[in-house]
Amino acid sequence: MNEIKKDNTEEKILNAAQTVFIEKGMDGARMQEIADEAGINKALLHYYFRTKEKLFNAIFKKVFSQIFPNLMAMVQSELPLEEKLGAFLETYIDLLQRNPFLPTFILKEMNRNPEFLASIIKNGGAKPEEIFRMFEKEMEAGKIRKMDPCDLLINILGLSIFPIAAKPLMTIMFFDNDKNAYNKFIENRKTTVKEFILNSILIK
Amino acid sequence: MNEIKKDNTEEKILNAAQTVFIEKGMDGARMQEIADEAGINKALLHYYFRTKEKLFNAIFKKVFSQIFPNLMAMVQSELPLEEKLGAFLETYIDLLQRNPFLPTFILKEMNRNPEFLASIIKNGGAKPEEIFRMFEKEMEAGKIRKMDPCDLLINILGLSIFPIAAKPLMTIMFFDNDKNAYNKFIENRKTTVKEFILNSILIK
DNA sequence: ATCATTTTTAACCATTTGGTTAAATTTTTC
DNA sequence: GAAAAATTTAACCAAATGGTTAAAAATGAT
Repeated sequence: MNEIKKDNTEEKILNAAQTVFIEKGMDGARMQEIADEAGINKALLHYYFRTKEKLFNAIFKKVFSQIFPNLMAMVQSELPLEEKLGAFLETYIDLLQRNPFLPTFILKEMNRNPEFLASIIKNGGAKPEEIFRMFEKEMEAGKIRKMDPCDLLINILGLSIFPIAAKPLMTIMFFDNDKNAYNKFIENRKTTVKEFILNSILIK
Repeated sequence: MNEIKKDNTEEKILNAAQTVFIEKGMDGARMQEIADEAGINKALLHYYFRTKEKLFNAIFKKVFSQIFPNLMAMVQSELPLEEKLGAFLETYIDLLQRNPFLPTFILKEMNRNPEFLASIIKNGGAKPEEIFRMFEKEMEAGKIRKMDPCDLLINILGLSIFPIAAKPLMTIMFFDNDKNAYNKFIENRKTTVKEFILNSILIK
């Protein structure tokens, strides 16, 4: 058996499926389009992944497992809070900017099938309690204001994710369809969001 | 001609279509489901709105025109900034909580057809410059920190919208599937988000 | 060279779905 | 009550789409 070739084709399929599914969603994606994107034909696509649903589930799982670990590694580092936040925003906003369809994809599909989402999360190593405890330590140390750590986490995520998800609206409304201006805006947010958050929570 | 009945049926269709489209999106929605939801049959549905696309466009336009004016009215009031922000968050988060599928719907569909979105915005009376000028006045008056007013607006929207869009994920990850706990969390955000923002921007 | 595996080709099937049609029925209007 | 409009019924159509199949061709391993 040719494992190199097999892996190669499977990988090509997974990459193509990821591209198409993330952009079009489960309902909007077409198996033919995925096959085209992978440079193969539909028969071979079904030969590797029997059904659209199986393929989609594989992608959904893959995407999630790519995102969470990096996020957790950052939290567990021993950097001071300011730098931890800066590093997180830097890499996370960067990731989103390179994958602008990712937020909407996840938001849409988590609504379509919350049970499947739940099963992935339980199995994936996402530990929100760890993040909460980290925040709480900083509060007890008098470094940041006391607040619901869940609020704080959601605020950080919302400030990072929303402007990427709203890209088309923003580009039209605020930047007169100038994509460069939009990209520069997002680029700047790596620092302005950090300042915005720290101004709010830091105790001086 | 029976205008009362006509209006009534048309309204029933529009409401049904809004419900189904917002929950399932353009791709996921089925004309039969919309007809069922409206309590009529498919033939009559096509009799009022010839195609799915026409119906969808009507809904998309309707939804947008329902959201923006309220938002603008709040901005133009003469309240001091703190109260203006409080009132906005109160009514806006409330609106979103009652329509939890709205954020994902808009985010998804703005990606599917940005041109149509653009045409709606141009015709609808959304004037972001007015909001920006309001922020800039407060900055010049030394009331709030100097920052990009576009950043500030996006921050406010992101903090309001994201936790609603991420409802299924949050309910599972942070509240162990307890929907009441999630709702209480959102309810609280009407004040915690206000504090979070004011702490960041207000000059004391 | 041979055998197994992978890939292509291309036709095909069943289902779903948006949309139509035409006749019958009900409701409104006058 | 008659004409007009609204609504239902039910069958139908065409296109798109997920999925299958079987045979041929290409590729790789030994």
